[in-house]
Amino acid sequence: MVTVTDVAKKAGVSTSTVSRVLSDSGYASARTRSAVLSAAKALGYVPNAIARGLKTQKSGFIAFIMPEVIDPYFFATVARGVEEIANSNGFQILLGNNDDNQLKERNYIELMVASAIEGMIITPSVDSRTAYRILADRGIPIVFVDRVVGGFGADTVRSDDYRGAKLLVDHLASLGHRRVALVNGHSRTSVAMDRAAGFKNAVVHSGLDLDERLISWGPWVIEDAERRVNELVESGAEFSAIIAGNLYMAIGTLRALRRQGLRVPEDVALVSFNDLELAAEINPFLTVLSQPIYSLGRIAMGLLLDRINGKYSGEPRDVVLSPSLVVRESCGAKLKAFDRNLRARPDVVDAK
Amino acid sequence: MVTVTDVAKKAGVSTSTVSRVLSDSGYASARTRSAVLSAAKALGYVPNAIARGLKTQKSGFIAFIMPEVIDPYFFATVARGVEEIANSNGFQILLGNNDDNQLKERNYIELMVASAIEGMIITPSVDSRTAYRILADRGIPIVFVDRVVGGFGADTVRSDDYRGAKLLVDHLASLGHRRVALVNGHSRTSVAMDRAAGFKNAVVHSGLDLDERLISWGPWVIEDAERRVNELVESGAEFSAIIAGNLYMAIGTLRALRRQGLRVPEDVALVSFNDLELAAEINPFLTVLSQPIYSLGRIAMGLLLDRINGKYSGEPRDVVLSPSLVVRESCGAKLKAFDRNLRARPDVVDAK
DNA sequence: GTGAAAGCGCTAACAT
DNA sequence: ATGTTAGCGCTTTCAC
Repeated sequence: MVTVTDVAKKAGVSTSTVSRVLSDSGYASARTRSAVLSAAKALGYVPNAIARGLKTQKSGFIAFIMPEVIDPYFFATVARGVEEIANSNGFQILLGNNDDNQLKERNYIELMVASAIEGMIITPSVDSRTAYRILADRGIPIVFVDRVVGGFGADTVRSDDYRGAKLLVDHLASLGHRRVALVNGHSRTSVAMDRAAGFKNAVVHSGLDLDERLISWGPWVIEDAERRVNELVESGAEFSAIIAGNLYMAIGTLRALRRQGLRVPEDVALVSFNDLELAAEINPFLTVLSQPIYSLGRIAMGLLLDRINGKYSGEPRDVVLSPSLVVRESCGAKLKAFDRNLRARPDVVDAK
Repeated sequence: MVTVTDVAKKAGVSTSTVSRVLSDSGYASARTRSAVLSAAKALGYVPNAIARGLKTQKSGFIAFIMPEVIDPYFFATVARGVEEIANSNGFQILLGNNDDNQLKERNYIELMVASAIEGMIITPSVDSRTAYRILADRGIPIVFVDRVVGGFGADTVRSDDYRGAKLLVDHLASLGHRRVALVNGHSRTSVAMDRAAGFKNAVVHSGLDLDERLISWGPWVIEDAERRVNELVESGAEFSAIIAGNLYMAIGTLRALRRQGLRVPEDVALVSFNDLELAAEINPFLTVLSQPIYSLGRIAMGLLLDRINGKYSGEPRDVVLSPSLVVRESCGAKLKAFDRNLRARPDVVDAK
């Protein structure tokens, strides 16, 4: 391994001069400067960031921990946003995956602390407040992405799920639906809670029927959504539209409805959270709530940077990004009125 | 920051004793052991991995660099595989993204070297052999994922693209198609080259028409595929089936065909590389070549570990995973014979 | 403008 | 079984 000492010898100067030249701090005559530079180049010298960090107490590392099990696409996109901003600010990303598992998350946090991270961006698992204390005690800033952790003051970036749920309900209401089911995520995530709240509020405000049996909770995956929708249909509950928690759950819903012999959107309208290029090609083309996923990552890293370099040190910030409705076909908005047959209320037909 | 010195003081021993106890090396009496342990706990001591690494010359870091721009899902899944194995072997992952850009890749590699990585897993960008030399010169092992780098001896994990292309062509041939188009990826990636080779071989072997004009090359993205298929149709070239390089290009193809008023699979059959749960829901349900993506990551990290801990130091290994054909609807295999109307050769209809 | 020396937090000979 | 000492590669006073 080539070290400053090697470069110093070759350039005929001291190690401190080499350091000064290479890190652009302090004075150095043009002559020594070029001597050092060419010596470094000739030797293929790469400064050891680890050793530098030990001295400067700045590792240049930030941690990014995701619960990727749910939706690789979503978190890969967030990661890219984080990466872009981190990279252009000289930070490196230590990647972790908590598998939505408290123990794994805790282990990772300790590992990251040991690696002297300067900050952490995390989509928190179910509840690990105690683990976050490890960071807080050391003054290492945290930014939560996508999910809020109650009672723990830290910056947060997320989409406006409350408003998103409202948008979806209102859209369905405007199409004449009166009984809407919500295939929701895990009841212990803030995302699912917010959506349920927005959903109920909109249902009441629009004068639709509020029926708790139409709301189901569970893992954000295809299979569970499929099972729940099958049960819903078989229970005989009446509904004419379904809101799915993400694209995967929309697919589960689609599979269940197919199995039950129900067509979308003719028999049941379907809308979903989370957009993705592929949603535009799914059969039927999905009406979705589009969220600025990439921005989620970029903004999170931005907030973290502010904290790391002391540009901001005030109260926790809660950045809430607005989703937007993308109307395609699965909601039935583009069906001609006479083609539609709303199952629960076949008489309430509105061509919008 | 709590250091070994603090722990040593509190426990009334020397720093080396603390080090011995905490890293489980060397002797220590039961009494001192517990004294050290409780002191460490009381102080909330977390060993500084950076400092340890400086001394031991083992950072515990490996780099994972992806060209995520192409297919977030694919690389997120590979990353999970890598993460799983890395984590259970005490390695941390430094994440990078080369954006398929040589310059960015080179910068990242230097950054990673500076961080004293012990190995690197990378899906190489177009061609950065010189950058890989930086690692090779330092004896840092590299594993290439998904793409081969010619003339650079390093372990590689990939799917059998040659055979995959053959599988797809043979399937289409068995359905009676004689003129098959290939919407291929970048001509400078080994993946695309292998597929073209497998494609041509299969075309010739099955006695189909070999026509270079039916093969197009370009970025692995929706828009470019769409543009190319539009051009292909407008050029008047005859073909009855298309093979797309990945799901995104399949979508681009679908869009172009729709625009040209061509139905899939009635007018043109479509099959694609890369499976994904969503492919089963795309309109029409896509026939695809499924690849073991998660294994790609796990195996890559396994190969890298062997190199890092010296378990293997022989010739470069080339692990080639077998893909499998998943027949759904877009290929037309499930259409009744009389429903089909092969565009180029409407007379050649074969119900399989 | 440049060099000598100390030290970041840790571990590993080498003593004892 | 435990402590002393040196040093990993780098930066940073502090002299000169």
